[in-house]
Amino acid sequence: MGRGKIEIKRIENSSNRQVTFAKRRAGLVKKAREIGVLCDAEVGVVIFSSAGKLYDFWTPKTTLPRILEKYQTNSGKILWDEKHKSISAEIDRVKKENDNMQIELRHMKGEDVNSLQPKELIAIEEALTNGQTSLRDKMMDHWKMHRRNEKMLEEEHKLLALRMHQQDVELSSGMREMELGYHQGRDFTSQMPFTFRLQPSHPNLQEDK
Amino acid sequence: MGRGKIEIKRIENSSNRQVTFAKRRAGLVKKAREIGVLCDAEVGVVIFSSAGKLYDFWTPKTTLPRILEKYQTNSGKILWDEKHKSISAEIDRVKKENDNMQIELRHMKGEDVNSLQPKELIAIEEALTNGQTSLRDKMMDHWKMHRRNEKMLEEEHKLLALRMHQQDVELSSGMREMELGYHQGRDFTSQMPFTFRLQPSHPNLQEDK
DNA sequence: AGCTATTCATAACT
DNA sequence: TAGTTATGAATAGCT
Repeated sequence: MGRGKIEIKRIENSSNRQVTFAKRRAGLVKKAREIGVLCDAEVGVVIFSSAGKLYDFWTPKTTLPRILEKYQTNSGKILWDEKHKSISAEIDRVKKENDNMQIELRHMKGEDVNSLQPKELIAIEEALTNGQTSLRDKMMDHWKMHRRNEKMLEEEHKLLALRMHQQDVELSSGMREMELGYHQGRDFTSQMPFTFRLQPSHPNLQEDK
Repeated sequence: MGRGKIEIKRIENSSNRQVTFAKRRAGLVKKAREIGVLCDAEVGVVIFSSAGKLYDFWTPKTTLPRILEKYQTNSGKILWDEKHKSISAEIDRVKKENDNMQIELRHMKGEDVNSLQPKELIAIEEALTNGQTSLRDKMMDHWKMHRRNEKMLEEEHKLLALRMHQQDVELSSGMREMELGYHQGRDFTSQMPFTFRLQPSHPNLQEDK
């Protein structure tokens, strides 16, 4: 049906092929639509061009999932069931793992232990003891570090207090010199660094606010 | 394209409709095959008759799952993904649960505790202690029951021994009467219940074999 | 992208 | 239900 008969084999001329694809694709979809209307059928057409582009047609009211559903029940074909199977298997595996851990966890918390045999009880008890040992070690580490930090802070504080005292002494002697008339009229204290005025600056050393 | 032009609307005459369906279906599939060959395309046609019967065509080498795969990646359409979304969500949820339990379990076994804060350490330690308490209670139950069973067995054994002794005494006196000529020639011991022959019958009381 | 000569698909008929 | 054919539709090659 054209200016000449053609053999049904791959069109080698690429642009010819592309034109023919577009024309015949339109024709195919039109035919699909027509048989759907005329014969009250559900029709789906899926076409991938050689370039991989997708074109499809579905009779109205026909969603692809619906077609697939029908397809699956009508044909014995496997379809995506395979995938479904593997994912189901995985969920089962994970759930089982989950259950086992839950049981172990409950046992370690001393729950549901009525059904356990003495041997099992002993094993769990041992695990608990081991865990406790590790934890207590770790807690001891924390404690030691805390003590060390505390000590260091204390030392630092002492050192600071000492320094302040020394500064105090030096300043006092300086002041005394001032009072003896070395300078006249200027308020020296306002030029002092704030820290040296011997006000408690550490938050913990302030009573309130 | 026939003896007369037709309107594209449902053919009311049922047998006409069926004939047209068969003819056009064949035509559609032929066209699909042709475009597949001519244009090097992948084509799929799915047709359900109004009676629900399935007819389909796929270009060679094209399996439905493969088409679906392509369909899914090419079109943004949801497809069976909807169904899988829920199951995927579940698997994620379960896996997460799994991870959490695994962490908790490891912590209770004293593993991976370096990153824990003292507060957390204390909580876990407490859980371990609680578990231990429950377990030791349970072990104590077992122990008590075991002791009780042992005691009962012992009592039973004593009672049995006593009875045997009594039987022994009675039999001895009976035998003595026999020896005095009361009966003649029959081996009385072979008629005795086996237990009364004062052989150790309890497995634990036998030295070997 | 449009045109048209030609082939093809098929509606009505047998 | 299957085959025939007149006719409209689809489209190959051309512009």
